[in-house]
Formats: sequence, C-alpha cells, structure tokens
Amino acid sequence: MVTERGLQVLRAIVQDYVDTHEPVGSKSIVERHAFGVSAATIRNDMALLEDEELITAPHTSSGRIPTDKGYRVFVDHLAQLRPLTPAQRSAITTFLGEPTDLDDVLARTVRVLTQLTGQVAIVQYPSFSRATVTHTELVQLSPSRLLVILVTDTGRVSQRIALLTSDLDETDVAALRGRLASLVTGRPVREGAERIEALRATLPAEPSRIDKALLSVSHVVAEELEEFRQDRLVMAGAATLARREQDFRGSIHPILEAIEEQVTLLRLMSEMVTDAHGLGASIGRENEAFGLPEASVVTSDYDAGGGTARVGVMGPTRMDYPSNLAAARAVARYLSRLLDEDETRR
Amino acid sequence: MVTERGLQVLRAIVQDYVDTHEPVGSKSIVERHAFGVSAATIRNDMALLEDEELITAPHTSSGRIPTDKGYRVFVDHLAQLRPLTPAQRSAITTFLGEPTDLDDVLARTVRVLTQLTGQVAIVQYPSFSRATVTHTELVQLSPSRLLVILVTDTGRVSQRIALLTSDLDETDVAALRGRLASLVTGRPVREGAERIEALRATLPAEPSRIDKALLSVSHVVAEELEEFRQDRLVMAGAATLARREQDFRGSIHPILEAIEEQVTLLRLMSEMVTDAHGLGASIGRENEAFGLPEASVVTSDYDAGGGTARVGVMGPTRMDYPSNLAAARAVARYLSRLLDEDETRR
DNA sequence: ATTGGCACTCAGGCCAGACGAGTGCCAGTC
DNA sequence: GACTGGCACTCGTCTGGCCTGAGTGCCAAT
Repeated sequence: MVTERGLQVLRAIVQDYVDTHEPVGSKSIVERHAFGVSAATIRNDMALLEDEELITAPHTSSGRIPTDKGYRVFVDHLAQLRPLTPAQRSAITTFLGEPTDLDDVLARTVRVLTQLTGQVAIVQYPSFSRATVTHTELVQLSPSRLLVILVTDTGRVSQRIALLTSDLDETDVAALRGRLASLVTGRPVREGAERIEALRATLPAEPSRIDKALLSVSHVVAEELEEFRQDRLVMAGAATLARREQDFRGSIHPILEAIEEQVTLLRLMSEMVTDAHGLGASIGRENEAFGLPEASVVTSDYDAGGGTARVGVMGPTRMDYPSNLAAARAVARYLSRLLDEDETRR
Repeated sequence: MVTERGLQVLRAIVQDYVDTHEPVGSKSIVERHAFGVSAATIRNDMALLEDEELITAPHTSSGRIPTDKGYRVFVDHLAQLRPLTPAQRSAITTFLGEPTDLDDVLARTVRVLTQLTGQVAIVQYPSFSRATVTHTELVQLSPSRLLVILVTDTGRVSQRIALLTSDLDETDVAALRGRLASLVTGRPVREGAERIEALRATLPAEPSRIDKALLSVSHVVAEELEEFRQDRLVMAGAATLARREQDFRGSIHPILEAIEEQVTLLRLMSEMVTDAHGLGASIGRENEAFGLPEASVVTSDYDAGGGTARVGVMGPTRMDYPSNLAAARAVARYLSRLLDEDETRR
C-alpha cells in the first residue's frame, strides 16, 4: 500500500518531471524537496509507487517518470490549482475586451487561453439544442433564390440560401414569411424541426406553388436547425505544438489531424468527466479511443444561456495540469460572467 | 556558361532530389537518366551549375541539391506540368459535388486540393472589392439590438449586430431600413463605404433619435463593408506538415504560425507573380520577408464573378512543383467553371 | 522505519577505425 | 574540343569498444 509520503513523492516526481522533462531520481528529489528523509527512503517509496504502476523507469537505471495512471492520481488527489498571476488575470480582461457578438467572444477566449497556457486551446460553442428561435427572416435575392435567416435567443445568427423551383413575387414572399414565422418562431429548435417534419406529411400530393416554395424553404430551415443542435468548436494555438514536438513520442500528426477534423475533439470534449467544480481532465491513454494516446485535455465548464459548455486546452500528457486547469477555470468564469451580462440584452 | 545539357542535368537533379530526398551524385544521374555520357562528363556540368549557384553540395564529398535559385530556373524553364491522372480528375469532380453556396464550394475545393497534393492547400476568397451590395435587411432582435444583413452580387452574405443607444419601434426600423437601402443598395462596396462616410459629416450635431440609430447601424455596415474588401483565405491540410517534418530544416513552427495568422499568407498570396497562364510560384528564400524562408507556394488564378482569385498549395521548398502546379491549375479551372455556372443564378 | 554503504546496470558520450559515396583533376582518346 | 577512365582525396556515416555517471536494489546496521 502506498503511504501518505509515497503520494507526496509521486507529487514531487510529477512536478519535477513536468519542469525538467527528465526522469527524476531519488537524489534529486531529496535535493529539491524538503522531505527530511534520505534518498534511500525515497527509493523504497518509489519502489512501492512502481508496484502500483504510478511511475515507471524508462530504462533499468534511470529516474522515474509518471505513468498515465500516476498523472491521474496526481490530478485527482494531489494537484492544487495554481492561482493565476495578476498579469495573467489582467491579460484575460484586456484581451477579452469589448466583444461584439458570440463568435467574437469565443474567438477572443480561445486566443487568450492559448496565450495563457501555451497549449492548443479549445472552446465549445454553447449548446443550442435548447435554444429558442426568436426571429426568422426571408430576403429575396432573385426570383428563385431566397435568403433564409434564423436567430436564436442564444445569440446565434445563421443564414442560408434556398433555391426555389418556381419564381415568387413580393406578396408570395410575404405570405411565406408569415407561414415560416408561425412554424418555428418562439419554439425551441428541436420542436421547430419536428413541426417542419410534420408539415411535410400534411401537404397535399400536388402542392400549390407557394406550398412548394414553403417546402424548399422549410427544408433549408430544418437543415440549419439540425446544425444548431450540433456543437461546434473554436480552436487556436496549433503553432505551439511545433515547439513541443519532442513531447509527443510519436508525432504531432494525430493532434493536427484532430484539430482539423474537429468531430473527434467534439466527442472527446463532450464525453469528458468533470468534478463538482466543472473541471475535467482526460489523460493520455484515456484518449486512445480518439486516436490521441499521447495527449491530455483539461476542461472547465462555463455557463451560457442556461446550458453549459466547455473550454479547455489540449497538450502533451506531460503537461502542467495545475496551471492549465487554473487557466481554464479562470477563463471559464470570466466567460460565464460575460455571457450572463449579455443575457439581459437578448 | 551553362549548356543545354547542363540544364537537363539540373532538371534531373531537381527531379531525383524531390523523389529521394537525398543529395544526388553524378553516378546516380547517369543510372537513372539516359544522358548517353559518362559520370565524369556530368560532373563537369555539375561544376558549372555549382558556379552558377544553381546547385550546391551540403558537404565536400556528397551529391548536390538544388539551391532556391536552381528551383526557380527549374520552375521557369524546365518544368512541364504533370497532367493529372484520371483518378485525380474524377476525385475533383466527385469531391466538389453539388455545393450549396460559396463557402461550401471553397471548403470543398481546399480539401480536394490538399488531398491531391498532400500539402497545405490555400484558397483565396474571390475579391469582393468590386462587389455590389444587392440587398440590405434589418431585423429587430430586441428594442435596442438590430441585426444587420448585407448581401452582395458575388453571393456573399454577412450579418452583424448593431447595438443602439435608444430603443426603436417597428416604424422606426422600417424608416431605417429605407434609408439604409438608399444609402448602399445597388452600389459597389467601396462606394457604399464612402457614402456612409459622407453621411456622417452631414448629420447635425444634435442628431434625432432615428439619426442616431442610423449612425449606429451605418457604422456597423461600414465595418462590414470594410471586411468585404479584405480578402480571406480558407486552408486545409495542416496535418500533412507533421509527416513532412524533416523537410523543414528549422521547424514547422513558422508554417503553423502563418496558417493561424492568415494575414501573412494573405499578403503572400496576393503579391505572387504569375505567368501568362495565371500560374505562380514563390520559392524558399523569396518568402523570407513573410517569415517562411523554407517554404514554397505555388498558385493558380481562377475566375470568380468578374474578378480573379487564387488557389494554391504551400509546402517545403523541395516540393514536387510540376505535380502541385498541375493540381492547382486543374482545381482552379474546375472552380472557374463552377462559379461561372453559378453566375447565372445571381 | 530509516539509513549509509555497496555492487550492479545501463544509456550516452567519446574515440578510432573502416567504409564508401562522391568529388576534382588529369592524361588519354575520338 | 568534347568526352572518358582512372585515381587520389575528402568527409560523412557506421561500427565497436571503452568509460563515465546517474540511478537503482539490496542489505546490514541503527
């Protein structure tokens, strides 16, 4: 069984290893930390830690490095978040500044987070699945092309072009506008999508010209609503990976791939297990299913328009968890505040 | 002076070096190419090429590799585009498929291009500076928040939120809508921006409530029009860089940086020098001013709504220019056709 | 339980030598 | 004059052996 001091030794090993990027030996531990015992004692503790598979020796006679399991224990039981420096705090407020809209907020957020941590930063868009459609608008671009605009109470605006099979005039569009509004305005996106589905069924086999148009438009709307329900990510800091190249024993390819793909990261982010404070960490091999066995992700939940979403960073397994968690939490808190203020204006 | 055969030797060196990634010696040249002369003769030619700084030897006794100048001569005088394979041709058509709008077209394009070349692909958005505003629309989100929508004849749609200092009712918005339309609708974006500028000057020192609102809205519109005039890029294939890591003697950091920054690449893309066929290459040190001394970019112009823009790929100096140029050209041609068809619907 | 001592292991650095790819030069040939 | 075969030379790379030092595990002593 690992003793209390044993755990402290684990903590020391994780800290030193993250610092120096070199396997840490018993001697350097007694030098750098005030354990008040000799190196031999530390060695005994380390032997126990190795039995528990919390640390491992890269080769027979060298110091130890934490295993993924070791990092997990460290994060769960030993890490205390490192509070941000005043400089970092002020960086958040100045960088985030006076954002104009949701896209802008998140773009700034992700940049500030990569700046704070030096890692790849990821921000999940607030979930729109419970969002309500507040406005719909149709703009006629040409006789057969309609621009469809949707706005939700979460501040998301999207537009899309519907191609019509027959030409419409201004009064047709006005009629269409009314029918579309009654169909989805004021409804949650999910319900809107369902009502469109239902509409399909009720239309006669030989729809009128305007019904046909409504069908085209509602098809586009349904697609767009569907997209609302899918989460999205914003990312930044891919360039920082090049600096950290040797941290990934394999290559940074899987990471870059994941960044481009997005969909893998989306799943990873949403499947994260978080603690009572909304903090989560997914470490090394735990990400193997996502093709990222050498990467860790730490996240913090933030509140946005009723629901919650996540901000986080992705980096090598050997990352500085306390700092990164603290940065994610700080940014998440600021973000929650910012979006809450906004709430009143929606 | 470099002889005709000397140039053929240069071509052989470039081709073999790109193939093998190893310095190429006189012997391997006579083996792989039917020059009908001996290695010693090739050596003499190589000595001349070295005098002209078209090739260089990494160390005293090793084969030669092309210099940036050598690549330049190769591209300008020696390279003949390698026609795409039928498989590649069909990849273009199937991948590009049935795109819905401009964003979609370009997103598909960039993916197909990175797929064809295995390099980072870049597509410039068509220039909107000569675009004309065809529609404006205002949607009231709340008493003090207006959604402003702009549509141009190039198919670009954008929206933005204007915060008002005082609340408006429906009739106010209608009035505003009319004034905004008469201000910019049917005008080129540049002219629209100027007219807004002019409007500013004419408004009284104590503007009415509606004038104030118009000011806020037009401010947002002006910003958005400004953004229309800035070109944008779509990119894909950053993950391919990891595979090619050792090709960049330094690190891939500058490249990743450039991809994130965009603005450097924007300048680089627009300052490219192209030949009569709209093909361009910027090689190695020629990109030093952009912080990319180890990268090359090849581009092909495409037509879009009257103006032209560029597609291209970025990769190591030691890239396969004939293939990449051919791929860029093929994609550009397809893109031109696709956008031309579209033209009729705008 | 802790400690100092000690034998042992092993990665990494260093050196010397062998190897070989490739060059430059030169004298000879067509 | 252009080309060629031959040859001495250079120099990067590979190999194997040696040494060093950090770090370990174990044990007897406290």
